[in-house]
Amino acid sequence: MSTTGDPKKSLYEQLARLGKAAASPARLELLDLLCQGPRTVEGLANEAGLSVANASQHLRVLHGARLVEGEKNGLFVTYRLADPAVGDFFQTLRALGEKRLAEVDAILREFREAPESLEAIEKETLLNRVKKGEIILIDVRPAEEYRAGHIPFAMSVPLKELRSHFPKLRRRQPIVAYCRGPYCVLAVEAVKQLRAKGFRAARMDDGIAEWRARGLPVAVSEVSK
Amino acid sequence: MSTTGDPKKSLYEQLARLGKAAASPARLELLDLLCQGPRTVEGLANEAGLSVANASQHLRVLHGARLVEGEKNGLFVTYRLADPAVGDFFQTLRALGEKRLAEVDAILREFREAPESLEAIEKETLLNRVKKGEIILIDVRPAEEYRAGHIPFAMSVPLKELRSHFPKLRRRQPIVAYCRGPYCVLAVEAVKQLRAKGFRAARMDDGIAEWRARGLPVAVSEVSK
DNA sequence: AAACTATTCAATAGTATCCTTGAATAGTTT
DNA sequence: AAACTATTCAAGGATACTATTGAATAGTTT
Repeated sequence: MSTTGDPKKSLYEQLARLGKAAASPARLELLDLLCQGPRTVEGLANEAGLSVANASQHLRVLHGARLVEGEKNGLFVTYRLADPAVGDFFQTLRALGEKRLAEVDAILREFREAPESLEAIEKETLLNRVKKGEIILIDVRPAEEYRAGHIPFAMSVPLKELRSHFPKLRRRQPIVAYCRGPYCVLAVEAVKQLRAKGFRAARMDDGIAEWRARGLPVAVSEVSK
Repeated sequence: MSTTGDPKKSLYEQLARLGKAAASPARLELLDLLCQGPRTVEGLANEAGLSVANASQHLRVLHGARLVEGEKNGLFVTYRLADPAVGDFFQTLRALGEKRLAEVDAILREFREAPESLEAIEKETLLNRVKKGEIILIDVRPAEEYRAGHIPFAMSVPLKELRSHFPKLRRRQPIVAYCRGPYCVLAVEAVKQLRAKGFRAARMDDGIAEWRARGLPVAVSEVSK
């Protein structure tokens, strides 16, 4: 048995279980997606570009490391992070990557210096201005993710439905879009489309995970099923 | 080339480099040791119970993930953490393990409920009482680690030299011992020995890394070489 | 320069991980 | 109950990782 050996050794063995869970790009992508909110296996597989069987297998590994939990609802199994601390861990991993791996920095620049140059928004004042109605804050992720958690006062405008909202928007009113976080292209694309139509749009590169990590409030709209 | 592919994919690939580095018990132990301060390859190999070649190989992997850096001084190569953020990452990993893995919790209990039951010391008041001289705070790690960073007002009493300090100590004066952190046995052993001799000894389970993580001051005694 | 030392390199065998494929399970709908 | 669906399980070959061994490198001492 492993617990009968040197306790010090077996401790590192246990911690290595977490490291191993984080040792695969596919699993990290799944974790990132799950940081946005619960999802079914098929949903995760599609978004991460994995076969369903493969995604299921990776999820089982993550479950083995106690990082995610699955709950069977009828025909579907919905996975979610087992603990908010898992999100913190992922954030720390990402922060470390940004700080230490030049490659990550290069990839991020590729994102951020995308087509239109994207202004950074001051998060401190953002929420107040949104409250006052000076700024419209839109959440361009799929509605499902919006429901699982979003920034207060943000309205849900999934990227796919963005065009249908154009008539409602005033051209002079500043719009700020956000999505899953710094690596997500949804808000980049939304800003591009809005600007193309003459709107004053900017992107906030933080997602829900970053927002929560700052200790800022997160709203949830639970729908009775 | 990996950078020519989907940037999103390659991002997770890069982050997985960090996960892979943390996927081996041996490397985690090396990281833990390096959180205490710089060390040579041989020193690390001895303390972790690895062959020198094996330790060197693992260090090369850690270096490949930009987590540690080595500097050649004459015949020796001294490794250190590449960035304090690496320490944060390790702390987060450990915290996650404590929170999510029942096995880690069990191992920790095995440590803490060791021979003598060890009182928890209130860290808030500890430093003040040490300043006033009410408590003697001893650092029972090797002198080398003490020099690399220690709690202010602590005196260096490596476990091996503990016996030689007995005559200097008063039997009534409370002694608090600390070492590398919650998983390290040095302070446990020190307290055992002190109590066996009739001293009033307790263990603080925080080490330098935890201390620093709380934002508390750390002293360094740099010796000209 | 020769002997010695700390570290790294290179090759190897054993083991674990990864993704794919096809079948099995559990639950739903018809 | 039969057909269907989402998920998991099981087996396989390809690949990667780990620890060991012995040799090579770089620097020191004699």
